[in-house]
Amino acid sequence: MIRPLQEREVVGMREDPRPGDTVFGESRLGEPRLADSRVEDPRLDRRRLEVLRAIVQDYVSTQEPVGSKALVERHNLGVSPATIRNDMAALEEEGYIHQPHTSAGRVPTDKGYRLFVDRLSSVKPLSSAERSAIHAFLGGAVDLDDVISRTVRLLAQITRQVAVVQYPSLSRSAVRHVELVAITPSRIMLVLITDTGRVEQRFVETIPVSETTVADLRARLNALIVGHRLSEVPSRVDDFADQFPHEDRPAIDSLVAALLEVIVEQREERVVLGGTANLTRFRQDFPDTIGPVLEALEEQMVLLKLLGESTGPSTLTVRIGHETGYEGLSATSVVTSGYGRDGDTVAQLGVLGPTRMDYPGTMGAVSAVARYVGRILDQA
Amino acid sequence: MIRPLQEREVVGMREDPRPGDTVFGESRLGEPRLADSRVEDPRLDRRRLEVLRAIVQDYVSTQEPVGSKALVERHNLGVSPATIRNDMAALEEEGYIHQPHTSAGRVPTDKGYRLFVDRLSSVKPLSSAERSAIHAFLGGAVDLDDVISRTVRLLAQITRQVAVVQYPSLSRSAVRHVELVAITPSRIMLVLITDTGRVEQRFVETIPVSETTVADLRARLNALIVGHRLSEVPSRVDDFADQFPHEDRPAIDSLVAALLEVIVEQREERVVLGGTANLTRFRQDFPDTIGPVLEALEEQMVLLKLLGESTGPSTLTVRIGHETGYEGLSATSVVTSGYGRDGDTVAQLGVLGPTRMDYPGTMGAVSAVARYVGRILDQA
DNA sequence: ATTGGCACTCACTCGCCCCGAGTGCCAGGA
DNA sequence: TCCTGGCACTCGGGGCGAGTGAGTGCCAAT
Repeated sequence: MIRPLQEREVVGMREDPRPGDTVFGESRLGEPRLADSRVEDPRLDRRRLEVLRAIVQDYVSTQEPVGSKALVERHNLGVSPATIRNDMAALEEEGYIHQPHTSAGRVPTDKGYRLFVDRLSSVKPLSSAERSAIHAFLGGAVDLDDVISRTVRLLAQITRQVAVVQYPSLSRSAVRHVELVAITPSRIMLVLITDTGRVEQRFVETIPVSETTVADLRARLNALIVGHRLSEVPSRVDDFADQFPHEDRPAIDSLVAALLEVIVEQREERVVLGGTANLTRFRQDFPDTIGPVLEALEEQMVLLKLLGESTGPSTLTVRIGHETGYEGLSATSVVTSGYGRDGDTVAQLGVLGPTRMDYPGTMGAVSAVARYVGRILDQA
Repeated sequence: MIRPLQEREVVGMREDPRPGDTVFGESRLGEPRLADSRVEDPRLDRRRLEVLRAIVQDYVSTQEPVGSKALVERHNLGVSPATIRNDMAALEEEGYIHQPHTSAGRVPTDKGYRLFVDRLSSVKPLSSAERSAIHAFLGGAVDLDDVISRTVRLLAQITRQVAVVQYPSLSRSAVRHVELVAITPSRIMLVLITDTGRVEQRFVETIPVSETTVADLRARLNALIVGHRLSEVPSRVDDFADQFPHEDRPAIDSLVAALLEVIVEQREERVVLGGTANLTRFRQDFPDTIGPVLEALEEQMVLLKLLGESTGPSTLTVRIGHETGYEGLSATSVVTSGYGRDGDTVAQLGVLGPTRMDYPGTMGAVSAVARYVGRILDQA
């Protein structure tokens, strides 16, 4: 997913432009000039990419459109501003950068950021001080709720952006224990404990059942499903009631129904937010977008979509601007990573910020935090 | 707390200005002119208050400083603008209103809002449509978490402001049931269920104990504390271990310790937020304050302080601007109410918005929601 | 006590000009 | 073929000044 810039890759890419590849793609159709030039001098492409990288870096740090003169001053590119201007014109024609208005500097487009992330940057590792701070802070957590709430605060603080952490998904966890407690003869409390530390509980009203029946049920139910994935539970308990005498059936049916309900509960996909105050640091840049962004953040569904499909643990995903798929988030990017125990992804966490963010740093932080959270879960 | 404007009250207040009373107070010290004039014609005060009320109402709806001419046009005060100007000058001298700059209209001060809330307005009851919507929405909740999350969304939607709801306090709840479950001989799960519907759980590592001991413990523990306030639990379990044979003491001690820990757990004071996106509706007015406000909202401690000490259920509390006690919230007001079951306050809920808010409407909404939530808890 | 009249204040808007950063193009040189 | 210096052009933004109008405070009259 993340490849540092390497000469070999650039060359290879040039020689083998696969259709559909967004990187330096599309030139097949419309820009013969550039296509030709690339064949003739590899250095030209190199420099052009270097210019794009410089533009992204400068824009991210200054937050102002960057011009050709400033660029040669800040980076030793070894050519004159005029040359850079030519490169910029080409980059603009290909859609990687954009001019807010004539006589202004250039700003990267979503496509430009995409290229930057894919090819022109690498994940920046955290300093050892930061790593040990993460370790110390997360290590103090006492239970799952605490791990999650600490994580979200930590991410928000490190990246100074909005942090989003998803609770370990029930469906991807396994059953550690099921407990049945008869509060009264006709009121049973069902407690489900997963190997990711989640504890879900629910009351069940039934016809009265005896203590011994409850004990029997508890033993058989545990024997049946402990150690199995929650996703397998429905099929395993399918004919569970058949083992019991007829008069207990209604009670068992409602118990099983409650169990299944807990498992598919929509609340299973809980998401925790933190650092929304960081949004205001950007209001100078896009003052009109903070409203839509806050609205999107209040929608659990949107957040879940942003966190996206689970990928492998510690696989970083970056969604830039329109790639998020939401109108209101066209000026924001989302960096996410799966996290989990035993190399198994149980949920996602990530960070949301302006498209003009420090991608290498943010990616480094998200990836490091995801790794540590996974480690913490392993210990539990 | 909330008194509608009544002639009798105004007259009584005039005749008996208690020291320390903020309403129309302070004039004892510095404004003999006004003090005298009040004695001479009660109608004067009446109109002056009417002017203040009109200013607050107009300012809340237009969000712009209101001038004397506009005031006589929109309200039939029966006098000329010049007269109103005199009243305004007096009100300003007493600190109830304020002029952003010369040749601008007047804006209420915090003190002005305070007087408005205390004497010039009454809680506006919700429409029956709104009431039935609340009923339907809250009635669909399945458990405590759901009640809380629905409540916060509901409040945010009705008032179009930021909603804050506190979980029922553990210390003010009573024990409904304690369950001990031996997951393994040396690992016991402790589950505490309160009459407010909260379920707290915790694992305890002990020396191995037998099933029968656990059952015995469970029975005695329940007998000892069920029905009692959590705040009484510590003293009640103080010498609990004495009843048991010596070899079980270590296990019982760790169990009791875990129980106490659950009760005093700082997490007991959980607060849920909603509707932060509504903050952006005011950014035209105080664009610089939204940052500090978001920061304050992220601080659990600040929120808890804002929700404040418990008062009786359905007793409304209004904190205006600086009264919140936080620098960053000097332009916001907080309207809160206790809620609970059986007329017993178990927690607070409320709304946070700009000082220039619709107090009667907001107070009506908060009070209605608090009442309904209490009713829902009663049913559980 | 209230009112109409009057002079005064001052934020805000608009048009104007100027400045300078930044561009695109072109012709000459390596 | 690519790079470079030069040059004309564009245009956003800041600064300035006049005009406008809402709103005020004061005063003399009722």
